[in-house]
Amino acid sequence: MATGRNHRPATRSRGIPEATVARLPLYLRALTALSERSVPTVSSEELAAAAGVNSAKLRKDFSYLGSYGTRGVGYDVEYLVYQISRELGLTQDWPVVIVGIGNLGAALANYGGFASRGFRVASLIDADPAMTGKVVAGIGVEHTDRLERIIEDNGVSIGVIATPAGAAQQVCDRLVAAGVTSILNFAPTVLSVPEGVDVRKVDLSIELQILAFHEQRKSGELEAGEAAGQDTAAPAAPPAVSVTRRGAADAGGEAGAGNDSEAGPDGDVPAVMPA
Amino acid sequence: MATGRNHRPATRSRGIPEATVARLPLYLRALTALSERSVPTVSSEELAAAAGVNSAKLRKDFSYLGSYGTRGVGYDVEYLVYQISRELGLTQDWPVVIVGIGNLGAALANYGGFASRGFRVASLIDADPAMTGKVVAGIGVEHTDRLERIIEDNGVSIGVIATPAGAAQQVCDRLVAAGVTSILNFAPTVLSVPEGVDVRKVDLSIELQILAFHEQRKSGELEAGEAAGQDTAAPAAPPAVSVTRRGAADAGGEAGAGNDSEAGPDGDVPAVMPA
DNA sequence: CCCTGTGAAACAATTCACAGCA
DNA sequence: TGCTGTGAATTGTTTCACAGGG
Repeated sequence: MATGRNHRPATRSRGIPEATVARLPLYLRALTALSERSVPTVSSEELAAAAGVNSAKLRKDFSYLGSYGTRGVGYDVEYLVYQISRELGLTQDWPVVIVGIGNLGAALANYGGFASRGFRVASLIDADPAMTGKVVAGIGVEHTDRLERIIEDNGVSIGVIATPAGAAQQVCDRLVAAGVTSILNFAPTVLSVPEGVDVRKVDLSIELQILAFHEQRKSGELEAGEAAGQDTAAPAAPPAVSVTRRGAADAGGEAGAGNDSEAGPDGDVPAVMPA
Repeated sequence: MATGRNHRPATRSRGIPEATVARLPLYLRALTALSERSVPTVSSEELAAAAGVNSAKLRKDFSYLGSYGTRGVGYDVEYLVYQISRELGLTQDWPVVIVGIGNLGAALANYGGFASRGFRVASLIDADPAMTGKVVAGIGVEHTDRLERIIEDNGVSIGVIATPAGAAQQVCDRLVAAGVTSILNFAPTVLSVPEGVDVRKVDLSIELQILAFHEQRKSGELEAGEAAGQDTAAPAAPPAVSVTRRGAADAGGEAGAGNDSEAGPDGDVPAVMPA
């Protein structure tokens, strides 16, 4: 999606798969908990269980970082915490700005996980003059007019967009122009950014829709099988909308790990059917 | 999630890849926007651009649903909206409960995307007696004591957890026991659920950490390292494989799961060395 | 022609299974 | 002996490229 093709051939042992990167924070959280309980070492099996993945995957993931374990023993908790933190770039301070201090923006500002681990909310920005000056999560909200100044003065490279969908692209453009190169977007819209800028999206409604998809299958297990062979035409699909909800029932289902998130509906739509 | 073995019978045409399912909401959003502008048909190229994916992927995705397009023309917007909605199970009503009405829970309750598209907030639940009776997003908050009753009375099968990490598993257990089979978890913790229950996680801090990882590389490339084309450190990981990074880049997205739990800033990790 | 639908190729992630070191 | 680290096999996803209908 966003980012195009940065990164040159370089790469050495630095070929960490994206899927692995996405799991490192998980391992880190589990390790942090162990660290707090002063557990000195942990096996791939134990750590995997705590992180909710299987051990083979965890070992493979760690193998991309290097050989940080000890055969026959396991991994040194403190050491791993440090290595993963470093790999994720959490040993340095990342000032972030949150734009759009509505319900969600305020929730984000108050979110403990944001403050911990290297991220520091440098500023809260909102376009509503009525918000300016209000204090949220101990930080005074500033007006959008000062966005560029704030980004530059604080050396912010990560921005969080929690505005309504309609304002997101515009805010995004300003953030990028001011120097932000990584954006976490909560607005239900697709942002277009220049090459070199990373965008990650989190969309609440998409996750629900994915759940609904699986949920629907669980209940609708009585469905008749389609005819064998590939049925080509399925033009006039009868709107079978009267599925009755029931509880229980199990149908193998296990959510995979997370997935892409994004988008979100705005208005509502009529389920019209064309001829 | 100890035992993973999930796998559906892989019915005839019902073998929609998970990656495709995760994109359907995206297409739906784009289509909805087109529908509102009364655009009658759209080509895979246009729709793909609007959804932020490439056209080949979109066509492949749609091919799993059936042949809903017209060669030489494109797709009928209204028809596709209907088909995707149906596939996602959005043509039926999904009552959901949100547990944990703090900042985030309130934000979710107010989130428009929730209400639209088949999801209806049946109830807001919080453990704090002080919250009981308060009205959030037009809905009165109810006490946790009534959780089971609410689930059953409303036939709720989807629950959203927005409680602190410490309460999440307990809430999850009660939801499941009461009949909920799909959970959207915002708490930074790994939930364990019985087979047949789907869990999707959204973790704000994980996304930031992934961004930090990429961000770190961007700056690192310009400054150090690149000069010699080599990277630093790399403990003892023998390269072995010289990954030749081609153009691509960007992270697809894959979200992880909960993360971060603690509050106390454990200060910066000390570089403890094992060995 | 234009644009969909789809086999086949390329690529990525996961899982298996076991060699080998502490 | 126990557990890591990793090739190899497997499974899943994306991209290519083109056949074929409108």
